[in-house]
Amino acid sequence: MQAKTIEFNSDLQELAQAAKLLSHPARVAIIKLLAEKKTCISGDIANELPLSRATVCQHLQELKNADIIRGEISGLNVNYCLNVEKWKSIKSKFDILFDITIQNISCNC
Amino acid sequence: MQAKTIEFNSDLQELAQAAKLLSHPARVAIIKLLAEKKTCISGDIANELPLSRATVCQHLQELKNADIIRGEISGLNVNYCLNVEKWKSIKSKFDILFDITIQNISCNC
DNA sequence: ACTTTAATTCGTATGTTTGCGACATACAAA
DNA sequence: TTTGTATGTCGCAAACATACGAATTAAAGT
Repeated sequence: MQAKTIEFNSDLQELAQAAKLLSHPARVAIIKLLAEKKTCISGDIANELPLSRATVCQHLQELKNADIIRGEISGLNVNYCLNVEKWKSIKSKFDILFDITIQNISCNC
Repeated sequence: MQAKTIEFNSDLQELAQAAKLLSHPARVAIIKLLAEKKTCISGDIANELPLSRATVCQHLQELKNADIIRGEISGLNVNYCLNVEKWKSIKSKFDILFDITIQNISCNC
C-alpha cells in the first residue's frame, strides 16, 4: 500500500485492502462468475467481460495475489476457482464493520 | 467512474463504487468514529487521524458526496454524522454479494 | 473594523490503477 | 519440429488518488 496508510491500525488497513480488491467491477464480476458456475471456468472469463484479455488477466492476478482465487493449469487452460475460506474471511471483516457501525443510531441529524 | 467501468452492469458498478469508498483506511476510520461517538463530532476527526487537516477534509468530502455522511455547520464548527439509511443500503449491497457467492461450494480445487 | 479560529478549496507533487498492444511462454496437435 | 491456441508478462500512456502547504471563506470574539 501507499504512503501514510501504514500509520493506521491494521484492522483498518486490512479492511481497506479488501475493499480495494472489490473496488473494480471486473473483479467483483470475476468473483461472482466463479461462485455461480458449477465448474471453475478458465480464461473465457475474459469473454464475459468488456475488457481485453491482457486487462482481465491483470485483474485475475490481483485476485490471485490476494489469495481470493486460485488457478490450476490443465493442459492449455487454466481453471480458476474461488478460495472460499479466504472469501469468507473477507466477508467477516465487512460483517464486523457493519455490525459495530449499525445499531447505535447515535446521531440526531 | 473511469473509462471502461461504464460497460459493466449497474449492480457491479454500484458495489465497486461503494467498495472504493471503503478502500482507504481514513474513510473507514471516519465512518467508525461517527458511528461510535454519541455526538456527531466535527473536525477533531482530523486529530484522530495521522493525516493533515486538508487531507482529512478531502476524505470527508468524498464520503459526503456519496451521501454516506452529512455535515451541518454550527458556528465555527461542522458536525458530521453518519447517514444511517445510506450506510445500511451499502451494507445490503455487500450482504447480497456475499450471500450469492458463499454457499454453493461449487469448486473442487 | 480587526483578529482569531475552524473548515474548506486550490494548486501542485507524487504515486497508483487501469487498459491495452505487443511480446513471451507453454502445451498440444499436425 | 513446426504451427496453432491459451495464457500470462512488459512497457507505456492516460486517468485517478493521495497528501499537503498555502490561500480562502466564514463565523466569533475583541
